Amino acid sequence: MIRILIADDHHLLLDGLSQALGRIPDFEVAGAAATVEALRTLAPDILPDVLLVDIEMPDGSGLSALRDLGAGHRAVIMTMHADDEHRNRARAVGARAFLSKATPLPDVAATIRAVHAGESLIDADDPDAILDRYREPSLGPDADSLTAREREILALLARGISGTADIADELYISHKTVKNHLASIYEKLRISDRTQAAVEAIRLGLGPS
Amino acid sequence: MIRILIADDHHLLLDGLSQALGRIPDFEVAGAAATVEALRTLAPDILPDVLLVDIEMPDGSGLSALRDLGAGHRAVIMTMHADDEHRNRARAVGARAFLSKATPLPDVAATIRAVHAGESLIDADDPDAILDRYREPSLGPDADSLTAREREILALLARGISGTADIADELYISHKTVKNHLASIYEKLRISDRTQAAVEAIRLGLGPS
DNA sequence: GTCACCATGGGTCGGGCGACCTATTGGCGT
DNA sequence: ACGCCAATAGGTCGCCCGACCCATGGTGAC
Repeated sequence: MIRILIADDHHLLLDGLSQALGRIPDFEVAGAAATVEALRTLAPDILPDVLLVDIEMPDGSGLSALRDLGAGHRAVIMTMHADDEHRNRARAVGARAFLSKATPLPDVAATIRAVHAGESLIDADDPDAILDRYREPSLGPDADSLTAREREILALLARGISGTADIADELYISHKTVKNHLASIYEKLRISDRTQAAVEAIRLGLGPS
Repeated sequence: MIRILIADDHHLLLDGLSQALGRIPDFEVAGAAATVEALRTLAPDILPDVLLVDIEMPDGSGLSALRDLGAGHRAVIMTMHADDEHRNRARAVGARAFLSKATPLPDVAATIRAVHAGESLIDADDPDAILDRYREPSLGPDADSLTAREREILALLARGISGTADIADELYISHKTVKNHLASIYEKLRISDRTQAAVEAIRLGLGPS
């Protein structure tokens, strides 16, 4: 679970990005700041794993706040003005990555994972090559031991196909087999019934859409 | 269900906002355009109920696209430069509302609902008064008949509290009462067990966070 | 004041569900 | 060739769940 603090004065982006990143199973948005002031206050308090900060904010620059926070942070800078001037200033305050606001969401997620893992993308020769290594759909840590069939059943639960017979019909297998798969799902996710399984399935991103 | 088309060249905002609005039960993001070109192509195709468009895009102005699309659309303009100059130009192409990108998400949602209902906020005397009328937490149409207690139980289900006894303990009531509430939930939402109820609860926005 | 509705609590009954166990088949790695 | 594991299927058992009844008190509408 990567704990993130987002700072951006545009609420539209701040709120949207918070929800979008929060939906990704291995991310947790630990805080959101709309001002540099809030960033300075929140960061030492919640100690996020990765900072995602905008440069331009009405009450100052996100970069100055980063400098003051010291070298202990792992920060991703995002800005509308993705030029070398800004990039150099970001590098100077110890930022690990530098993104334009035109970057697609999956790339941002991969960047955050890379920075969390200790990579520095801001002066990398081939940033895309690094990003590709962190691009996994990344279900939660609990989910990696699930088999394909088990995920399939979880996906059905997340769609509201809850009866054993309904699941069996959907997959063209015996209802006994469905119950076997469910039992191993319960064990792996440390839960005890299909309602909790449906909740977990949705949380893990196995739901529709 | 309000069908929305979003246009913004900043993918970070486009992706984040799409997911955030899509999570709101009465909204459906029918399309997302990162260019004016895409906006022109998509709008006549998917015929959204409300357009949410940025002014500044690299291949032109969102306003000119709106003008070309004719008067049949209901559009909300969002921009970083929320000055009178831009507001007047937005009004001139028939936009119904004009928002800064610093607007918080709930206000954006309320604005979209207002515009969908036929309101025009761009030259309203007291826009906040109008917004307040569209600010309902707005659960889905199925959910409006649910009582407070029923929603409380749905919220517990969405958190994975699935056993009748667990729910009863949480609410300090008899397990019989829990089953009665569940029965009326099943009837109102036209479902038949608590797993489907948990899925619906999450879809309706009753989940955690 | 009456009526509708909600929250509360209770009872019965049948079927579905979860826990536990065994077993066969097929693929994959070494 | 051997072992491991996923996927398949079957069985039993006890309990929980959902369907269908009923009753009471409180609250708000008209």
